[in-house]
Amino acid sequence: MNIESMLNKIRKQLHEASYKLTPQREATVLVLLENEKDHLSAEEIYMLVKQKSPEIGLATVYRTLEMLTDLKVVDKLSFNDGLARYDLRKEGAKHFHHHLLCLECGSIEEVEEDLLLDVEEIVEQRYLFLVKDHRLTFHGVCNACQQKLKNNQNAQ
Amino acid sequence: MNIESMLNKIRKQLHEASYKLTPQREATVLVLLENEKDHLSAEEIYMLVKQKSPEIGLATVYRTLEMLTDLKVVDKLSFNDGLARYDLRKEGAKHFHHHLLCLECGSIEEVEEDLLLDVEEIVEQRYLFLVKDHRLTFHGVCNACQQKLKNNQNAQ
DNA sequence: GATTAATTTGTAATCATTATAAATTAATTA
DNA sequence: TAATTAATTTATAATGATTACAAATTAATC
Repeated sequence: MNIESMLNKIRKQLHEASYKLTPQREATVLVLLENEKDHLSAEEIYMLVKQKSPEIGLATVYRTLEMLTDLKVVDKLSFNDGLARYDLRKEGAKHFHHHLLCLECGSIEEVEEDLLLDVEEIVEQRYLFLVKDHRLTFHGVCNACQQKLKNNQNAQ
Repeated sequence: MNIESMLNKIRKQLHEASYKLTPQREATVLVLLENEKDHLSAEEIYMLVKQKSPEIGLATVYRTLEMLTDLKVVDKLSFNDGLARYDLRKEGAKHFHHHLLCLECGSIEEVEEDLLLDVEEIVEQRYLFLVKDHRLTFHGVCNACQQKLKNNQNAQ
């Protein structure tokens, strides 16, 4: 799906939720759609939008991200580093993607496939909890860092 | 396992990591062990410790929690509400427990059993990522809120 | 095009957390 | 047991992310 049609779809969502379609909001959404990187902070997104629309304010970016979170266009993530990050929810995805957080280098890799369908069923049945969504992050060592660590061991 | 023996075990861990065993640290650990509630914030823990040891400072509680996180005595959690929460890691548990976060009432229930052993294996094999730990939170509607919602519907 | 309520801007305020400097103290050693 | 020393604590200031505010602007509607 191309960017223009995704933008149109989000425009429609805004309209249906009776949000106004302002240039600032469009610019922010466009940055999110065009940027291939995920889990950017509000500040980082602000910087990117500012390149195209220098007059935009940081508070507007925060408000827009909050609105997009409500609309489930983006997912707001909190790791343990004290600032929120935002991921564009993938086309048609019911859930967030999962994350692989490397404890060595801090990199964050994404897992697109939903690995939790069975687990959700267990939770619903065993805990009588109606699951709407989930967040799953694995903490560990990414492949690159595993190699590095191995090389360091050999070098000693 | 009783509180005294758990406290002793933690004392030993502190000693082995060459942390000093101060009354403030003991008091904080004791509050965590005695309190049946989990996912308390630093501020809440501070209030509880202050009842027993009124002279303790907030910064000390923060530092102690950081130390206990490093020692994996507690797990630091970040939901999307802008303040960290701390869970005592259960005796012998390799992993965190999972959380069920109710979108209606905000309650947080715990799931002790590890539901992700298979999933971890998939991640290790398919993504060549060495899994050390994980964090899993389900977002949805708890049983109590499901009942309430149902009653409200009937009432209308 | 006029109206109106929503939105934006820049900035101040807030809140959680961390840093600092001086005073205290746990652990070690004589 | 007392002296030593580096770690720790305290109160408070500083920081950084996020939110609130008031005045100015503007998108959507009629």
